[in-house]
Amino acid sequence: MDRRQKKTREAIFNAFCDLLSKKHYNQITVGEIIERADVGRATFYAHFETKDFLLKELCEELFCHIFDAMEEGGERHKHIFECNAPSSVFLHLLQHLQRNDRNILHLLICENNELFLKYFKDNLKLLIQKQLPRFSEKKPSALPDSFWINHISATFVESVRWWIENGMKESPETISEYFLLAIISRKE
Amino acid sequence: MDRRQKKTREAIFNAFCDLLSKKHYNQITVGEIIERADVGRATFYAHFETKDFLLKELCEELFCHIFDAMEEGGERHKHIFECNAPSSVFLHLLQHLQRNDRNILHLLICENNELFLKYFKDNLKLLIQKQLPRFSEKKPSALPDSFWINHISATFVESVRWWIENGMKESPETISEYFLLAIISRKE
DNA sequence: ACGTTATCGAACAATCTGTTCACTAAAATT
DNA sequence: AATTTTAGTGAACAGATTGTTCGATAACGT
Repeated sequence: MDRRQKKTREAIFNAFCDLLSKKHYNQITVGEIIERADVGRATFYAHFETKDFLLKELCEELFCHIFDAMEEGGERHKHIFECNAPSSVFLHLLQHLQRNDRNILHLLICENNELFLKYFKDNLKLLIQKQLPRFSEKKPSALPDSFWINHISATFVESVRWWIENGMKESPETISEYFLLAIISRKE
Repeated sequence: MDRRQKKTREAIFNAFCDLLSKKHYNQITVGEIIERADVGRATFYAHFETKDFLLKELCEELFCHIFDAMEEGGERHKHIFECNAPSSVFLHLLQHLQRNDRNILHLLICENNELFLKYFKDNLKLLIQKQLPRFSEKKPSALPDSFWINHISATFVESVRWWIENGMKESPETISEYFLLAIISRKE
């Protein structure tokens, strides 16, 4: 890819992220983005059909990056439901988030986190689906697969949302434990 | 409230709902709303500061209506975790939804259901918080209260979302059972 | 050095927003 | 029934936003 393209694409992404951390998506204009990115109007539209597409591509870059890195690691990860395994997939994800690659935290902490958490959840569902057998063991038999998958990924995303909204004071290990407790273990 | 005010307010809500069932919130203009509601431009802005406020007030009307009706019934409802009780609060909620008061299903089925489910979840959290002692019994002791409340309400909303997205073929009783299975019981 | 390609910048029509105002119709008050 | 108060109308308005166009310029890859 042309070096210029990469640069403007980055500039636009950065400007967009900055703005997203300050105001709501609906209130951000293309004019603001290009001004902050210091990029011509025509250039913006040469890269992104609309603001919605910009958001979509940003999310794809953010999450595909994490999830791809995850799959490379692939079978190195211990079984997801071995709660004491220090490197389950979910813990790994939480560590990724905390490490704050690409300033992803700005986006997860700001008012607009719903948008990102939605993309997050969708990617997570794909990941879980690929490893379905691993997850089926603990599934109450009356539940349909798709319900169970949705439940697991939604619970994880909600754990992350809770973590963020409470200031991310807990360690990834703690959140991972909370998540597993919510999904699996239960008082009698 | 003035009869005229009520009428235009209704007309605007109805027009807005119609549009929401057809196109995404972001793509709906005030012009379209007032045309369909057959209401003057100035009138719209006399009622709602912006389109965002219109959405907010619509959601409040929809969910406050359901949840208020719920609280009147109050102590008639059996304990939430008596899975076999035919009229737990959650089952009651599901029945409300299926009954389709005010055409709420249009809004829950369409592309924009995230918006409504968000309001739904927020109201649900308030409801659960009020009855916190009931819910604490089954909570794994390591989990913070706020995490547990968030988990329960999010799981319920996700159950509803799953129900809707799969065509609402199941009965409210079945969904209620799925929800309780996800929250409580577990294979060993 | 070459042809190709991205960006610029300015201008553009089209649309949308939110406000204003003088006028009319409906409600409430007396 | 007459009067005052309130809500709605319709049109017009400035200002902002969108998405497109085009010739000129500079950077790119080879």
